[in-house]
Order: sequence, then structure tokens, then C-alpha cells
Amino acid sequence: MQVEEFYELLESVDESSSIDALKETCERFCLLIDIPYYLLGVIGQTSSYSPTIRVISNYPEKWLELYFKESEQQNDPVVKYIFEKQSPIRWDKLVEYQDFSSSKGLLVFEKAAAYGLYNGLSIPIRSTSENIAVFSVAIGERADANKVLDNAQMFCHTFATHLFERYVLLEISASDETDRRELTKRELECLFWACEGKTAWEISQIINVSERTVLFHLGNSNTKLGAINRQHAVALAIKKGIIKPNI
Amino acid sequence: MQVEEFYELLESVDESSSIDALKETCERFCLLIDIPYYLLGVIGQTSSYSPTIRVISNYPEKWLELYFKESEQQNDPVVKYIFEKQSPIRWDKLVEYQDFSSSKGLLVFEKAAAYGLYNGLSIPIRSTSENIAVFSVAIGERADANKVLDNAQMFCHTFATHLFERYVLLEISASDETDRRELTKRELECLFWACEGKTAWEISQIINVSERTVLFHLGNSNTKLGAINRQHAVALAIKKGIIKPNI
DNA sequence: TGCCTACTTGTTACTTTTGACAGGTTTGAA
DNA sequence: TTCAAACCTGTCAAAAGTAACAAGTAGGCA
Repeated sequence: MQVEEFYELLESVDESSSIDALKETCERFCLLIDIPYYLLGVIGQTSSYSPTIRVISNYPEKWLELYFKESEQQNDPVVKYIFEKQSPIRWDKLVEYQDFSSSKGLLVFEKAAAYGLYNGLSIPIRSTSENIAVFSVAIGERADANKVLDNAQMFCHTFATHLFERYVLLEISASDETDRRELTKRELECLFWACEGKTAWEISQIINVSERTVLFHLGNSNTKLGAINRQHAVALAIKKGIIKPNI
Repeated sequence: MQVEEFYELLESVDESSSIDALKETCERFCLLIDIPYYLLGVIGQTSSYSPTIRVISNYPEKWLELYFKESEQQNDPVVKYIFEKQSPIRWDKLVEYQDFSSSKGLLVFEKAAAYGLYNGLSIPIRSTSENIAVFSVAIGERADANKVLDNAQMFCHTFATHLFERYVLLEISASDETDRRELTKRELECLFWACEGKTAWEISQIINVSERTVLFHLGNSNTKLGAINRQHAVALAIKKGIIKPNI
């Protein structure tokens, strides 16, 4: 692929104004790298207990159906990988990386291969939002499969982050933001210290107000974040990237 | 650059057994992409209040000294960017991306340019560990600077994640892990639900033990994580990526 | 000037967490 | 089988957080 073509494509991603437009750009990308299948999976972990999974992809419908019906994500080595690492990985290398002694991981790959997803690349994507994501491309059985994947890897990596950022942006603008109020400066300040384990009284000493005021701000933070108590608010704030290190 | 050369380099990163070896590999990488300067900055945010910053780089010593002495990181547009985005960015484009109306951001770039860092690329790196990082490469003033940077971008992106992963690994093995005990299954379970905002009593109902037992496990979690209370433990657990969504 | 938002502070009653006391059971590896 | 780690449970007192009551101040904007 020409570098110029690629940057054009990135621009096209950055300017897509709908999910459908994004999908089309992904298809174009697939053509350029000579790999038929792509998938972007976005996991929203605002609640870790019931995370949301959104997918845009041109994987064979039947495979996706089967995959989620059988909860293959619980055995999928790719899923395990993206929660631990951040570098792109070729699927066949996951066999080395992980311990498959008693695992159903290999089986997932075998099943996928039966649907034409013989080998692939997966790229973990982490963000300051509550989302974690994976971008994968997959290819059928062919002699130069690994070579094609290797050639595509760096492009996929950068394409993936752009795609993800745009996707999240489109998702946000599509949702009704009626209930989404920003935290105020003081609320952020109190929450910051709460994340450091400070008690309300300690925070009051740090920011020089009464303890009651701190409780007031933290109470408002809870409401705005939809948290049921302080520890929940702390968890949500960090997951959403609201709390930033004080560099 | 040839793809083969690049993969060799990646392997070399993955196998480096010391920070010095890593630095050498970075130098080789710089030669290959024809860009003189690189920097990996790793921010440990176990404590958001006093994050640690570690740097490996061949930036001009004087610039680094000045940078930290003057706390330029507080104005640096790159730093702002990496806390919000995940795609690689060319420095000159940050001017468009951010609002510089009243900002000291441009000034940082001007100062850097005076030390030979005329333009560059920066890549945000996020991990499941408590670290967030940035990998930058920089180039002096030359006609084809932007072209060189654009050509290098995808390579830098993938190189950056490998470099980061290896760096963190080396750092961990270098530190004394005397006090680092793993959380047990039950401790993780209790902490998971604590992150969802559940009280000890609620957790006891969920996992079918007495409230006292939950308190016991959470107490042990606090100790192991070095947390001073529950909300601190929750914050640390999420920052360190100990809590994973239940997909 | 009037309005809105953010910020500030107080009390009281109730719930939850923490720390310090102490000890029994289960499970897996040497 | 023995040992260690993990797991489980109890009580009491002090500290901290939550909920619900109420209300004044400061600053920006129309």
C-alpha cells in the first residue's frame, strides 16, 4: 500500500459522519491490504458486571451469531490477550503466548477457520473513555497468509485507533446526552482526592473548606456519575478517565 | 524501511534483557526511519497525586533538563493529547487540534525547536498496568520533515507498544517484588463487586458468605494493594487493571 | 437588576466501614 | 500425612459515609 493512500483513508475515517460511512471505509481498507475480513469490537465497561459489546464488522454473519450464542468470547485467546497486552498480534502467535494445555482456545480458532477466518491479526485498543476495544482483520487459508498479515500489521494498528476514536465519537453524538452533566471543578477536586483514599475530612483540610462542603460535592459527583456510593463513584471516575494524574 | 527489517527490530525489542539493550534498539530504529531523536516517557499513576515519570531517550540532555525544571509538561500540548486520544499525532497538527488562543503550548514547541526538535510524532500508550506512556520521535528542520515523519508513523506506532511492553517488563523484574502478593480468587471477587458499588453485606449475599467474611477479604485486599481504605483499593485495582469486565 | 450556577455550611439520624480482638475449616502440594 | 495458604466466622468500639432536613454567598450573564 502506498503511504499516501493510507493517509487518505485515515482522513476518510476521521471525517466519517455515520457508522455506515465508517463501515464503507473499513471495506476500502480491506481492499487495500488485501485481507477480506475486519471486525471492530467495543466493550463498554461502565459496569464491569454487565459490559456492553458493540461490533461493526464484515465477518460471516453465521460465525458471529455462533460466537456470541456459544459465548466463545470466554475462551477466545484474542479476548484474553487484549486485556493483558497492547501490541498487535497475529493469531497463530497466540498459541505460543498463551498456555493452551487444557484450554478451549485452540478450538475457537478451529471453529473460526471453518468460517473462512483462517488466520488474522488483532489489535488491542485502550482509551481514556470507559471503552476497551479490539480491531481484528482475518484472512482465509492461502500460502502467503502470514506475509500478507505481517505487511498489513502496522497499517492496521494505526487504522484501528483512528477507527475506534471516530466510532466512539459517533456513538456519543448519537446518544441522548440529556442526563450527562459535566462535573464542576470542585467536584473533580474532591473526587480526585477520594480516589487517593482520602476521607472527606482530609479532603476538607487539603482544599480548605469544611468537611460538610466536601460531602456536598462528593454527593453531587455521585449523582452526576450515577454512582450509588463513593467507592462506585471512584471506580466510574477512573474507568471513564475523569481522573488524571497530577503531572 | 523493509518490513523484514522492522520485524527483526521488533524481535530485538521483545528480547532485550536490559534497559541499555532497549536503548540501543531504539537507536537502530531511529537510523532505519531516518529520524534522529526518540523518547519513551512512562507515567506511573499508582498515585495520581504524585505520579512517577521515567524516561528513556536520546533527546538533547539540556532540553530534557530544562523541560522538567520548568515543568513544561504542564503546558505541553503532547501531554494534553495523550490523556485524551490514542492515535499517533504529528506535532504540527496539534496546533489545529487544540485551542491555543491563550495557551503556552506553542511556546513549548518553539523552545523544543531551539534544541533541534523541530517537528515530531507522538504516540499515546495505554496499558492495563498502572502506567500510561508516550513514545515520541523528533526531527530537526528540513524540507521533507513531514514526509519523513508520515512515512515513519505506522512503524513508530507498533514499535512504541512493543517498546513499552518490554520496558515495563524489565522494570518489574528489576524491582524487588518482595511485597507484591497476588490477590486470591475471593479477594478479587469481593473487590470486583466493591467496584460496582456493592456494600459488604450485598456482596455477602451475592457470593453466599457472611458479611464478616467479605470484610475479611476486602481487608486483605487493602493490605495487599497498599490501599488505606476501600475506595482507595477500588481506585488502585482499576488503575492496575486487576478488575476486568465480566464478558 | 434579576437569574442561574457553583460554592459554601450546618444538624441529626442511620448505615457502613475499619481496626483489633480470636479461632475453626478446607484444600492442595510436599 | 503434614503443612501452609486460603477460606470462613464471630464481637465490639470507633470512624466514616449517606440521606434528608435547610439556607446563605459569589460571580457571570442577559
